[in-house]
Amino acid sequence: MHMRPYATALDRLREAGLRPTRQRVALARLLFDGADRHVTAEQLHSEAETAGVSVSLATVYNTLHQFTDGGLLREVVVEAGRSYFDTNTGGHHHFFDAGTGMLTDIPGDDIVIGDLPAPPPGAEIERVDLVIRIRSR
Amino acid sequence: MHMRPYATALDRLREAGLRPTRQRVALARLLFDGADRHVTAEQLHSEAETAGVSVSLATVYNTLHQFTDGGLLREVVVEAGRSYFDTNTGGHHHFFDAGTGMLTDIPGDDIVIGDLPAPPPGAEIERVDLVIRIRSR
DNA sequence: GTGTTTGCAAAGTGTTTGCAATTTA
DNA sequence: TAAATTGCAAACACTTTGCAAACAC
Repeated sequence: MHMRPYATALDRLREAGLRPTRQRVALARLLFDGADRHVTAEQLHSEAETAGVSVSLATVYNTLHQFTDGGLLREVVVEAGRSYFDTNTGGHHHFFDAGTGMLTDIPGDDIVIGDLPAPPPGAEIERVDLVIRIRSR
Repeated sequence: MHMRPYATALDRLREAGLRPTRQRVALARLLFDGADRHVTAEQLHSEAETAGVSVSLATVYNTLHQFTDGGLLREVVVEAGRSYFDTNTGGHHHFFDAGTGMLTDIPGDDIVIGDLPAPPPGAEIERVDLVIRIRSR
């Protein structure tokens, strides 16, 4: 079954109100064609290079943030000094293996979280991140 | 009621198997005398300066990691590019306000988390971090 | 004394920024 | 052609490291 990757990538960019430049389209394809994934800027940059797409690292960073601001990606912080970007923007959780740096999705309804405590006065809850830190032997 | 801060700081160092040097004792007092707290290396460094204790930033970093390795502190990752250290090493959760950088404890039993999914084969669960991201208006 | 710890300055890592050149609509 | 985007290189924030001097036992 064909996924119509070209249309998908373009649709995503339109969704976020971003001009479909060569670089953005290429990165969007790498990110959104296929299963959900987690990438760091460095990873995506070298993937692009490997795929024969010339993009500067600065543009990869800019693009990842634009995609995040546009709701196409979600930034996941699990390690100080490194940002992961997740193509799954729905409510879900993560396994994180600090040894391998590998991040794995856990569907939102696989973990039941009870009532949340009220946030401090004047604050509203933006989102809840649950990370299960694992170690492989 | 007196807290015997001197003994406490020294006890903690012994607990972690660390020599009670001037710097370590001073930092331990700043960290452990009083209520639980969250600090960054920079924060603790400037607190030490203010308290008239001369410690280099490198030593603050080293000490925070030694304390963490010794089980006296717990490292909390909520923001890429910055590490927080928590004097509360028991099971609990956090509110995090990205606007102010403020981290607040939530007692462990204030949130009920249902059964955890099994970790990937060959991996074991090390700990579970739940962060409620809030935004103040 | 002997091994540990400290502090400095330098190096490192991941990320952001300023700005001229290029591209898009 | 007017506005948005890119890429480079420099700047950044935070953290770690190498090593000689100072310290603890």
